[in-house]
Amino acid sequence: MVKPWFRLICKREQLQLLGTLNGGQSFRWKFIDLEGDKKWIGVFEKHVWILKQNDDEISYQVYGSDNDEKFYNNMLANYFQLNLDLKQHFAEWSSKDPIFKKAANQFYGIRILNQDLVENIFSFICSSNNNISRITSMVEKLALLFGEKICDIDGQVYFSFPPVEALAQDDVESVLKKEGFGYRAKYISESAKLITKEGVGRWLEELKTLPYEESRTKLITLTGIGPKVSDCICLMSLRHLQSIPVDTHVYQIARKFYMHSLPKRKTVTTKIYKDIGDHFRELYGPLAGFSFVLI
DNA sequence: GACGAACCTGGCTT
DNA sequence: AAAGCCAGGTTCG
Repeated sequence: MVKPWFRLICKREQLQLLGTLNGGQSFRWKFIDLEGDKKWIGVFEKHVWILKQNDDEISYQVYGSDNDEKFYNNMLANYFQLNLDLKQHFAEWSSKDPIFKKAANQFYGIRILNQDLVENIFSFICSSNNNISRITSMVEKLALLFGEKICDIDGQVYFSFPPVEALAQDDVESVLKKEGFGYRAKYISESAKLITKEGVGRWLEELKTLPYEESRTKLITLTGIGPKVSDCICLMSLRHLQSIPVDTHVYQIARKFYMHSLPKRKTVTTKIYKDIGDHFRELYGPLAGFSFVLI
């Protein structure tokens, strides 16, 4: 059955799909360019989305349920956090920071996505000390092995991200080991089991109500989640926009352009981690994490 | 409590 | 060709 095309009014300067979907925030989007017909295909919230963009709007198709344009527009606006006026904040941060200003002139419309909490917990467990292409294939495998089929488009089957309960089954670790997940197989299995033991709904709902520092600490109780992964989840799934995930890249930039006295280390220590986060929170304010996409 | 080393895997570099 | 290096860090000692 052919799905209708819907439209979401949205200026390109407020949202640029390339930078937002291809920046390593989500691992579930693919860019397709068939003879100039450019589109993005991805999965979120148990739906498959096909997105196209021009200067004034996003046109899209949705697979997975039947609903009206208004309903889906809300889902998209929520996913992209379109309530936040990016242009206004970019102007503010540019006035405070000439380095940001320079970057903002070159890049625009890059936003922090508001992603599914469970998907991000397990996707970012996969991300540590790993490369984007393998992370992507691991997330796809999790969906394929333990998720549910959403639909079939042009011979390609799409799966939703599995619920915690599915990842807490007894054979998950051995299955993932066999699938090449390495030591992260155990992290995924153990984390899913811990959440399940405490009650999936209860654990997740409590996490959503906690303030930033406390939700950060609660996430770190899971195996395979440390400071950086925890901040990714806080920023991208719990809307704690003051959270600054300090990866090696951010550390290099911070040391080179912002904090020249930062010691040179192979890995980021706890103190360095905190100092960098505090520096940018001081510089950009409570939405500092949102500026992080350009750092 | 603060470091540094070890860590699965696969792709890319010597 | 085989070894070495590295990638959105975390865990372990």
